[in-house]
Amino acid sequence: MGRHSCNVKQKLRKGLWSPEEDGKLCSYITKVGIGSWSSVPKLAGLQRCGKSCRLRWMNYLRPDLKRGMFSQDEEDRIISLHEVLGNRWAQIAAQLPGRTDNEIKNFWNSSLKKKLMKQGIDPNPHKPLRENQENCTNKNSMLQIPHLNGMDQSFHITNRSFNSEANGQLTETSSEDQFVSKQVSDFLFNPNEYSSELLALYQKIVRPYDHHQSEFDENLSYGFCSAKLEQGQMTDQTDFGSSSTSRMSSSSSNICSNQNTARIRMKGMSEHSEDLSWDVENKMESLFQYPYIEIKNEELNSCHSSGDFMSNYPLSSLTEELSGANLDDFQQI
DNA sequence: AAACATCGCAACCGCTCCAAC
DNA sequence: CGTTGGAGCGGTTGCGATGTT
Repeated sequence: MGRHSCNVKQKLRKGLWSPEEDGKLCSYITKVGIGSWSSVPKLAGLQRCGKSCRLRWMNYLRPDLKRGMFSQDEEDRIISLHEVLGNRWAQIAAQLPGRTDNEIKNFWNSSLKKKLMKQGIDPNPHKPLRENQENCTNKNSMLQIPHLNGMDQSFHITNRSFNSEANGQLTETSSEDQFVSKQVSDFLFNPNEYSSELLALYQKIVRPYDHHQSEFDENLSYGFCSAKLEQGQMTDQTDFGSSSTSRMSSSSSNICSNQNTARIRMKGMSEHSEDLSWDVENKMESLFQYPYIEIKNEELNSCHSSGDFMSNYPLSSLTEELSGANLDDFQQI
């Protein structure tokens, strides 16, 4: 919908703008003002698409643009805004008069990111690198627990899958009937509305792990995952891990940077093992506006586990599965 | 001095959102 | 209510400038 590329139309110029073109665009906007960008090229006598004109004006020709190096103050503001907003460059630019989103994005990618890395700070979660690496590599075994909002919930622990029914009972399902035609990601986008459900799920599944933490391999962590599934096939999957220390521990730095892939690293996999990857929904980033996982985990630390899950599925068997898990276990999911 | 590598920035591409129809 | 098209956004690419070997 609404997808149209400038290059679809013929005889349109691309590439760098000439001074003549700049002059035409400038004088047109100055005279007429900003209206419909799609009609600008024709009215201004330019062989460009409206989109290109808009970009040129916004990023280069606008009279209120600030030029030159970023000041220390601007740099600090970008860093702190990025910590809160992530890669929402337009929103960041709105806080920095005279700077464009493109300019800030370029500055971030070419300079600030490296600067932070040099200071030992991971530019995406804005956390010390060492701490982040611990989350990413040491606590590297993840359970994946797709959450289904509806009568049934099902989740997956390595190569086993379970149903959590409305009455709270957990039953193991065969691998054949797992993940059938459900959309499960909506709760991610409305976390406040689903907090009680999520809490319940954690109490059933995650809390038992916390409770017996001392019996676990310290490197063991659990992950939490939601997936959108359609027609019996996973079409989209998103994960965000949580560790025993209640920090987000997604092994993926990508997820923090809002890129379209997330990666998991399994316990026992070497540093150089091939990573699994899958697409994540862009909308996931909205979730990270909330310190949701962290808060909920802290709450959970003071909760009592139900024990039902534990009696049905002894930890020993689960840890066995986890420690023996291999890449194939995840590829089945 | 030439070849190659790296960097930084401008521009493009593909997508989502949303209003108009 | 579905479709269309414009606006805007973020990720990516291409290319000139600069640095290195």
